[in-house]
Amino acid sequence: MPDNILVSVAWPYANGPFHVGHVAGAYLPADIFARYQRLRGNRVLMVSGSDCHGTPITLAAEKEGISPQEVIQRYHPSFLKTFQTLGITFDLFTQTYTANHYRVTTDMFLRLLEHGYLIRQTMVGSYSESLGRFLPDRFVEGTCPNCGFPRARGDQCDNCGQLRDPQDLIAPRSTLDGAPVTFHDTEHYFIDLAKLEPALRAWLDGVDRGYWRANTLLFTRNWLREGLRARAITRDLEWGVPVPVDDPAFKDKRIYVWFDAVIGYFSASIEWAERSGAPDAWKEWWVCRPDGSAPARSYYFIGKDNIPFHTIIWPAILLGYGDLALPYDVPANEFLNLEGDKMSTSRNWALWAPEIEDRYQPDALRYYLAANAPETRDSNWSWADFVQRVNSELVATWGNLANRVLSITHRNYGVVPQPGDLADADRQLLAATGQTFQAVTELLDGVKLKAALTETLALAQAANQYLSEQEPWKMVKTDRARAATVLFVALRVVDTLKTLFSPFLPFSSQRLHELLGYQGILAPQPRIEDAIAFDGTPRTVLTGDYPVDTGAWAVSDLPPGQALQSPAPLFQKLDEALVAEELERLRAKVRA
RNA sequence: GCCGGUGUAGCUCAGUGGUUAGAGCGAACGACUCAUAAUCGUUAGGUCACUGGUUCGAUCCCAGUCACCGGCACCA
Repeated sequence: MPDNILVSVAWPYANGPFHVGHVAGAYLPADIFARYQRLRGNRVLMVSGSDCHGTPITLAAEKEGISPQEVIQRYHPSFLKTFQTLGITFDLFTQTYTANHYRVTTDMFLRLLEHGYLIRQTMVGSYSESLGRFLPDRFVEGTCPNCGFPRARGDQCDNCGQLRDPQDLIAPRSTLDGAPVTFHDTEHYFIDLAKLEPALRAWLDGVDRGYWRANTLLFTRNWLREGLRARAITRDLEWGVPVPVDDPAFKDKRIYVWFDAVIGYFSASIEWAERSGAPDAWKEWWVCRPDGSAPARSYYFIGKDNIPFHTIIWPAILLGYGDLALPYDVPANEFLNLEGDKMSTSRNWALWAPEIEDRYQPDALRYYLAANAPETRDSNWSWADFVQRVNSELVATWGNLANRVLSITHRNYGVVPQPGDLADADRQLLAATGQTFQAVTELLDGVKLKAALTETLALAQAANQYLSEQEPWKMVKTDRARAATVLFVALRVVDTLKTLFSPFLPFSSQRLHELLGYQGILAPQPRIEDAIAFDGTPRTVLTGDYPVDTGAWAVSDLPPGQALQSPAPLFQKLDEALVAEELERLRAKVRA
């Protein structure tokens, strides 16, 4: 009986391209997990989309003198390109600027209102006289009343560290244009988190969450320990989902971005179902059974900056709505640094995906990002390390193993050779293969992707060892039957390794699948399709058919006699000179 | 300032209250030559940030110090 698995991935702001940290922290881990689950025969729904609302989008639009829609149209396609190039297999990567999302968000809002979880409160907003609109506190600065620091931010003084409200600042002004800021009362809807807190605690404490990552759990508990307060979910903005109440006071307000963005997981699932011609199919991942149990396990792949939104606020929204499945796991990742320093968009210290995705093999990028993923703590992208690991691990240990075994076998036999009786060494390697397969399966189930990759590579090393000891290239001349047995064993291990590597390295695994004489798809790839945006204009989405082959995740049973294709290397070795070139490229961007 | 995290071999990272703390890469030496000069073996290399405490025993638990990082709620 296959399980239903929901793979939810953080919604990126459509105000700039991806950098490698986004890929390593969310999209690649999610794809590896989704590919593995599909191979196991489970029914996977993997969704995300571009976050089209929020201040960053509005600001980017104003800065360039274009509309928010044009900002989205600039970056959304770049996300799709990156996913297609790197082979990220979304069932649907859509956007929040769609009629469906507006409808679902409206429905969520009204249902929470009806259930009594939304309340109206008046707050003081920072208002820019020059722009004629309200500003987020972080766009307000002024002189600190405590230490006299002239550039204290609205929420905290960077000089003396004191926390405060923007109203306390002397001569408050907008960081956008330096114009004066005044303060006005403004009424908003708040989600009553205090009212939802008991249900939230019951959910969190109801089962042993020991399988959650320690950091996620700790973070969530600390947030909860402080107690929850109502949180505003509307804003004085003109860009976003309208507040669905019949009240002129809310005509110029919108639902705030963090509320509608998390709803995207749900709305995208509904959009996927409609697109695939089975409009109710989303229910199999979302609607709880009559006994209250979840119909699917849902995993949320996000960065650590997003933890409270996925372990507290989104669950609270779901609880307030009722009858929908809460997160099963939130495998949050830490951050990826670049050459030892934190990536920074403003300093242009970042490795942008569009700048490298076409210059390296996708599996080389996937390998390094997976092997070096920030699973338990911040990790680091270094070009020297990238070249070294790709060359020694991916090319030399794994690629060369596959190539050497295929080369000897193809030249001497042409097909998978018929084995004779197995020797101890043969049985030992095959036993180790079974053990590794089991271990990797358990690690992937627990979303321990790095450890799974390490285990897999260790099996490739064991296979290289076996070949060194058995020396089949000598035996083909002296004992052809024994050489056939050794190569048969080696091929089965390579075939198993192909399966174990395929969630991580889909392109080369598919190729190897064919070299080994199989037909069909082991590692499917996504495609781009047309769709319609909220305003009726054309847009694109990423989707795909990822047919489930229930026998695919298994130790090899490669049959003797299967014809092998003429082998060729799977991976390109990298020239060490490119380390200096890439470093120079990075430095040039910072100077510019 | 408050809360929290991290600090382990040259590099990137695992890990544990208990005999000699691990892996990969890098380094040195050797073997092999089927394979993209790839592979295999051997060796070298660490007061597990620092100080103190608990304990028969601490890299691991506790306290403090230093360094770096994150959160602190209209920032997602």
